[in-house]
Amino acid sequence: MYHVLETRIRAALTKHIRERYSQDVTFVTERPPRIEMGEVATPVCFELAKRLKRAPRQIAHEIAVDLPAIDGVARVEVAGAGYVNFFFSRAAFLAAAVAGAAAAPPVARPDAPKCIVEHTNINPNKAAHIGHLRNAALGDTLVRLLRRAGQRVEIQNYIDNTGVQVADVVIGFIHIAKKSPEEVRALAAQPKFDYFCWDLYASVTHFYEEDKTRLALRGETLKSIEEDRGAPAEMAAAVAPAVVRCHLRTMERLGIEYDLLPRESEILHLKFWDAAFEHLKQTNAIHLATSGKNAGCWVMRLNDAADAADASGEDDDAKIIVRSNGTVTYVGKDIAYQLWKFGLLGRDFQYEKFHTYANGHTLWSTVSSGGSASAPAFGRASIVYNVIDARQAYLQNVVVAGLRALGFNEQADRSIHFSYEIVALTPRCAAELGYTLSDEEARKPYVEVSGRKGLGVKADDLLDRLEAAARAEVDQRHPASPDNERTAIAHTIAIGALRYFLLKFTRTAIIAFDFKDALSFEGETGPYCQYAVVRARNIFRKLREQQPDFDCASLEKVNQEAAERSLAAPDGNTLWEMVLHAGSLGTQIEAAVGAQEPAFIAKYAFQLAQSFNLFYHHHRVLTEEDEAKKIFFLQLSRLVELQLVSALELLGIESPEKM
RNA sequence: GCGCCCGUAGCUCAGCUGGAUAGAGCGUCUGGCUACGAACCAGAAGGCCGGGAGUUCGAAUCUCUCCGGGCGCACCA
Repeated sequence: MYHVLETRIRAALTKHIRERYSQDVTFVTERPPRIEMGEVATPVCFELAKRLKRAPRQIAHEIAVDLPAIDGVARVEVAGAGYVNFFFSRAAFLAAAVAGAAAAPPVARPDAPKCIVEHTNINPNKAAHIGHLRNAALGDTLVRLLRRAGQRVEIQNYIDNTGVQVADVVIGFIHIAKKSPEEVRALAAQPKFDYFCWDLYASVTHFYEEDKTRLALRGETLKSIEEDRGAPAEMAAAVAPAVVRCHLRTMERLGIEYDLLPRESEILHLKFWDAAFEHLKQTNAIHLATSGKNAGCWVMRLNDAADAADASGEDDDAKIIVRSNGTVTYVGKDIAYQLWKFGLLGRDFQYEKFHTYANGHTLWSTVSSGGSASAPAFGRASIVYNVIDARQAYLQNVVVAGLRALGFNEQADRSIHFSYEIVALTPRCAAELGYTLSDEEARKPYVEVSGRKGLGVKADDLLDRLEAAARAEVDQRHPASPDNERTAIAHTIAIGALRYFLLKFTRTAIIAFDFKDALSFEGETGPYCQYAVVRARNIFRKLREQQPDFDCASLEKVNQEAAERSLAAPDGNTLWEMVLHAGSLGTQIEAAVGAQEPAFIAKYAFQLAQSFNLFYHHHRVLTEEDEAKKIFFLQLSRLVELQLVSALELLGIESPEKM
């Protein structure tokens, strides 16, 4: 609602300034620092003052007087040295906000342009850890935001089932655990197989450290996995899908689902790279280096080619795409894959069903042959978001440069690296996990999570601890509730705490993980927000006990006179701030999508919850004797409840009925 | 060496398309429960917004520079 009025004001002001002063100015509108100063303000007169060589306050005064009436705006005032402040019609705003909250959110048309969001992307050789959780929570929230903004979204979780990480754990099975393919298959059927692999993977690191010559095993193993032959390939085929299923279960606990698992093995078998290689050669996007350190490699220039072209083999800024032995690098494959996402490769996967979620939603996987005829049309997106941590920025830039070199500038512009900083451990947390820090590590502010070293907080362990902690709280508060109900509430709270914790930081902040903060249910946390919803819902539950025929739909019509009276300044300012905030979710979503920053929504939810808690503390709704006022309070409670539930939903956080 | 990110209260972080008196949570201290449940609320203490210069009517926000920290720049993925 807020952005509707803001837009209206900007349009009216632009028109007025053009007609009255013959000036075309671009200006900002902002929230004044205090509510008594109105809801929208603009410093545009400072700019006009310069151009017209007149005092800003004088111009502001003229505008305040002469500006034609704007629907929804009660009055316009001059403030400070020349600000123009707009005051909303409070009751009208409330009425619009209540109507807006009750309306269903927009749904994307089936023919709308499609976005692909790729996230999670965990190597299928070990259990998921907190770093992966940040990726998945951000990716999933981005999906929810885009969908709310009316976009059609396809969710992909890329599976590198043929890479060195899988090869390493296969080496662990053969040379450390001494298992046969049959034994590995049996183990893979066990529920905590990802945990088994976690430990095994860490011991493979020691295995290499003990004897560096053992690294030779990696090349052979990798080759047989890629070519799909022998015991290593058989084991990889058992390990990778089993670990993927573990990851899917973990993510399902968090309410995260996917549409497609594109797999590295199909990219290899269907020779995606060969198709991309032809494109790249034909367009001269890459060339064969004949001399210098890169002799024999196909390389791509990253800088503007002008000065590099004259060089006699000195391609310092070139990125190797094909090695001198003829094999393609990771970036090369990634260029091919990115082309496929946009439908530019000229090749496609086949697909088969991989999993069906509890809600009936199907997750598909790529296959190289014998795919299902009923598979949806994957890929061919108009925008691609790759949720990948900030350390891979350079490689993501190379991929985009590859698209550009091929002449796909539009697609390059629509290739978005949704970048975020890593989750690290505080030294205290690492110690708590039984890890002994080196002197160098002890001096640092945090320690990087490392699957290779087996250092990290496993996602399921953290979830278990959160659920146990939440369960203890629920047991204390609701000892009479049935066991399964308490478990369900504890789960909802645990997920709320975890997702909020991962999303409240902006993407550029490194999260220094600490159990104390992550396990907190107080202050700026998910449960705090959930609790505000529960409080609002308790009011309505109690009310229904008194009036069984009460229906929330009856609150959708606002009595504007009564509302205006209650919201009138100065007494109503605090209430009005809550209403204003509740009616600003649309603005927040716009900002969050524009900046690609889910943390904005987390902040919004917390502030709205805070504002409601304050209201709740100051006003007894059900015992209010003035009937009109009571209805007004109920309307406020309902409005906040709906908006808060809606905001939390964007964060993937459910709002329980009680807690 | 080049590139990117970060430096704001004791701690963890918001605020950065320039704007009015710099915010929140945690922690510390002091208060508030007969329940629309305190997973809450109120109050107090705590800041040369890393340093310096510049642009501007106006800078935490933009530019430059220096300092401090992190990451990236492989014929690894």
